[in-house]
Amino acid sequence: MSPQRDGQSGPSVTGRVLGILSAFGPGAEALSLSGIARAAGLPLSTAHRLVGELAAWGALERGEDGRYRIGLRLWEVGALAPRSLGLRERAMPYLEDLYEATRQNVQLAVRDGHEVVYVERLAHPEAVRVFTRVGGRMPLHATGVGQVLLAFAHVSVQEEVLAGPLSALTPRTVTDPHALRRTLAAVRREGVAVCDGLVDLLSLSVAAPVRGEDDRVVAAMSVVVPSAGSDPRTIVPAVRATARGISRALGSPSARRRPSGVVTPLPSAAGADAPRTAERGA
Amino acid sequence: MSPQRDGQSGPSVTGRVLGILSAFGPGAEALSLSGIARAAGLPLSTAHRLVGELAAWGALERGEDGRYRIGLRLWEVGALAPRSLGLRERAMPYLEDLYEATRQNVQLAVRDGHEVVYVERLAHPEAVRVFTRVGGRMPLHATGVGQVLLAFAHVSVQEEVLAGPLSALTPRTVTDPHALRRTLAAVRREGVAVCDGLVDLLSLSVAAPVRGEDDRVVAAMSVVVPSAGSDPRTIVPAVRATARGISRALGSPSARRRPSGVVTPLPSAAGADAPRTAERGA
DNA sequence: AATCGAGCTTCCGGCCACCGGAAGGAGCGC
DNA sequence: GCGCTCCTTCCGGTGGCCGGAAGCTCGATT
Repeated sequence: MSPQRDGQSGPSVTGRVLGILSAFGPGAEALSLSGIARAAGLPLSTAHRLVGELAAWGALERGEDGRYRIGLRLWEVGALAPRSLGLRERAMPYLEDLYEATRQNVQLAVRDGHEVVYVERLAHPEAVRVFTRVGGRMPLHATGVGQVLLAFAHVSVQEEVLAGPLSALTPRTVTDPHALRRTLAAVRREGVAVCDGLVDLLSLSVAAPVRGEDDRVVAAMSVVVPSAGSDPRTIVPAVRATARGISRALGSPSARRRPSGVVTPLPSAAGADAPRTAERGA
Repeated sequence: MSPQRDGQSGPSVTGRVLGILSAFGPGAEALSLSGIARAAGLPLSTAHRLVGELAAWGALERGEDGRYRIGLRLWEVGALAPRSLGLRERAMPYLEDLYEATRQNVQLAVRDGHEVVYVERLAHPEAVRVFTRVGGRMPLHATGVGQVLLAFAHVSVQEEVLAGPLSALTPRTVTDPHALRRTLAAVRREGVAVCDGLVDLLSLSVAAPVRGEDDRVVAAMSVVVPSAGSDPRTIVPAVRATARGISRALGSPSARRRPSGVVTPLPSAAGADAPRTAERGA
């Protein structure tokens, strides 16, 4: 099924072109021609020709240092991905509010296979450092949003992940299948995942599911705060409310009616601009 | 409307693949196979083969309705574009603050050829409607950010734009080359562009340049507010400060010291019309 | 139910665009 | 100067691509 994440995408021209794009990645934003050829497993002259065409179109750009980077035109096309732009556009106002209230890290992510892909992230420069970045990937079982996405994913996906090896990022990462199964059940029951020290011992994340038109979970969002001195209980309601707000904006039937009375203004910013997070019925 | 979305990118396979990607665009986020073939000018069977390869890799995704959309994987690669992610990551906190303060539309854009491309946009649902969207394009002369980017672009770019036809989006769009030239000079002098009713008669935008490491203008940002009842003078300082903040975050030397008193000691207003743009030597 | 049409998928022989080795140039450090 | 890496251009052989045609799956129409 997986056609090798390598550059070895096949002998077809299309495969080679995609192999060239695959050569770029986090930590490899700029590559020399020979670097691309090496990474994609292509002869230099072949790479030269293909890269030239890509650059002429705008998929790649050549910097003053002679190295190639991903071009604006490709970014533009990529921005049309429904799971990025469509989702993002509608979720932003809500993420905004939560970010403003917490001044920490707020993230939005979707599932792709057995990994979670971060689609949006608002980070305060002085907030806890998190390792994720927009466009980045992480294993499902090891992050807050990942656990949420896994918990609400099709059973077959869950089984596949539970069967596979569960890597540990910290000593606290859940690596035992049975424990993970229980965790997932709890997430489904609570409608929220609270993860302390899974990715990084210093940070804690609270994640909740975001539902789409047909009420399926299409994304997950989370807030990451420092482990020390944070009480999850003050954050959970805010995350729940935000996730619900986004779900409603996306047309989720179950988020239609406002949760009668329980809207919970955010504890942290209780004062002046209490979040209109749960307002607005489109 | 569509200036020949091309498709005729050449007889090479790479060109055809890029032609397929070009078939997607604002207003065409989802296409059937035959729709793609039509838009890209390819025989159905050829399109079928290429699209199949793209989908297998994740550049395209096939929805339940059988139509194709841009895939998450392509978005991921696109997100590596330095003019998107690198810029965005550092600019966000500042844009955030401005958004929070104004509760209107805040935008970040870069120049590509003779157009402006919007890289980020924070929009309050109740703010003035703006026509732009993330990943969207507009002519340089007709928007606030565009005027800023044009004013600080290489002279040759300015001349090309001034020579070409200047389309009008509203009766107030500047279409006279001489008037535009004066406007650009003013923008350089003031370090900010105030545009009322250029794109849309109901909205007004205030834009300012963002500088990079070598002090060249690499982007522009703006706030869009309703024309009626807004006093630009209250907004200009905030926009200037935000743009300066972003410039500093990007390592701009001229934004190093905090604005101790006067704004910019830049010799930008040296020669009346002569931009001190050292843009791209090669 | 039969017919039609639009859209999708598969197949395969012919041909031409792609491949990539090789040669030549540009820049840099020793 | 010499060796090194990286980039660019050229060109003949051939293997991958092309695309017409046939078959398939829907859903609408008669």
